[in-house]
Amino acid sequence: MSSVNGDLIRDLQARGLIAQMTGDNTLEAFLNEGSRTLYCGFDPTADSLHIGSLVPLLTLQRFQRAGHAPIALVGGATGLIGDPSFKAQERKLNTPDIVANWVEKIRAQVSRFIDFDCEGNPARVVNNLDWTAGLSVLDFLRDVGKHFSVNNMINKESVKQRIEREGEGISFTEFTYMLLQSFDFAELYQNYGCTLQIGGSDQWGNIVGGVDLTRKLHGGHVFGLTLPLVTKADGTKFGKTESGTIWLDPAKTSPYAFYQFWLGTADADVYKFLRYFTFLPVADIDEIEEADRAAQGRPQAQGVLAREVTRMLHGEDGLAAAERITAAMFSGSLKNLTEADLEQLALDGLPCSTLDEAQLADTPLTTLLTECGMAKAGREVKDALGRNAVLINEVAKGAEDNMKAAQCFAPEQALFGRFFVVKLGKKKNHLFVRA
RNA sequence: GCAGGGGUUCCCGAGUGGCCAAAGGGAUCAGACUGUAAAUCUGACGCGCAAGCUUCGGUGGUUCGAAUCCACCCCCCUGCACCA
Repeated sequence: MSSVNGDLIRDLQARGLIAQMTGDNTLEAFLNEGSRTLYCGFDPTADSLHIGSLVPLLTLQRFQRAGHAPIALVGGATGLIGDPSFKAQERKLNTPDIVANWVEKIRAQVSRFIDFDCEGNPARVVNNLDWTAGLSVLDFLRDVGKHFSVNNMINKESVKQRIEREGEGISFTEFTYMLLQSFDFAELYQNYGCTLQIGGSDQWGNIVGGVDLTRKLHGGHVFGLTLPLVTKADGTKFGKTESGTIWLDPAKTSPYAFYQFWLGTADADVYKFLRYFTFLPVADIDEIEEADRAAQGRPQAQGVLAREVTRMLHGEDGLAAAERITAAMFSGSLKNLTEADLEQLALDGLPCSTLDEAQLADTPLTTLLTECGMAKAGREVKDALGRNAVLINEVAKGAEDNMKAAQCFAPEQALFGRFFVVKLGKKKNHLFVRA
């Protein structure tokens, strides 16, 4: 089994995807010797993963493409405890049935990124609850806990702020998280010959714990590799927008919203993100960057990024839907849309509502546009109205129209007798359909 | 349990009897400029179209008037003690 691609580590390095490695650079040689088994854990802290998990998921895939066998671990056990790493506050515990429900959703999500039928190095999904649920406290304390030094643990950077910071503390429960995760690695080593754990750079402490424990428990020499935390040049948090977190679940973040998120990437970040989030060869990305630099005006990189990532997560159909809406909303005029086009937009994921004509007379636009989710408060709509930033079928509405919803949405103004495309500001679009 | 320090609008953080819907910063929204970018500038930023309504851990009280004073309670943090 030596059909591995020896350029993997170098490619990861070129993409800036390696934050830290254990083993003084012996990992590369270790990987080149043959197909290895590696794992990455995903804790169920919500009913879906978000784009923060995309880098590790894609990295698992990169390893598989290079001939190694990935294991995606879903943290049915660790999710019950809560990882304190670099968290400012203790987390509230979720009930076991909620976590169990999330586990199943996340299991399905991670499964889409790895190939279970891959000849020679098939992927697997495991749940750490399977080997911890039946473990007795005494056994755990004796067999695992004994190998950990509290002196060592409290010096970990990942829990330092919780221990030192005034006004916060850390419970024994969260403090123990590292032992559980370390035990996972030792178990996977024992049962699947897993010799590498990858994770975000915030996982370094936990990963090293697992490397040590595996050696102490089984005498195994295993490795750890961490991926960089995704940051933005302007310092704001990656993965959040006005409407909240960008989820991987299309029911929570539509392919259109997902596509738009990537399209809005700042120039200062976009080439880095191309390296992180796509499988495009680094050389190709460099070419795009050079071409953009040479050209005046709008770069092509954001478009490439949005297409690549959306296609990867939501498939050709999801991408096509996202592009259809984008084309309709951001270029050309609405006049070019056919009735079938408008019907398709709603199916494609353009936010859509039904108009209740009976209530239009005494419903202010502020209420109408807030309730449909375009704005968080009437104030935003009012502000937009005051600046002529609300367009209904391309007609600007002003503050004086606020109480004239019935006129704004008059049947004779509708496209094909029933559609209204409302724009609030430059980027928010919503389709209203007469009942 | 004792002592000390805290709980303010999304976050940080001012405010210690009226001028407070509550400084300042961040985040966020809209406008201008642009490239659905960044930077910059402008406006908004508890809720409400409005009249107005509801906030400063909770409940009562003092007062013409309280985020600010008093009482009790809840929660968090830091020490100490108890359990040994």
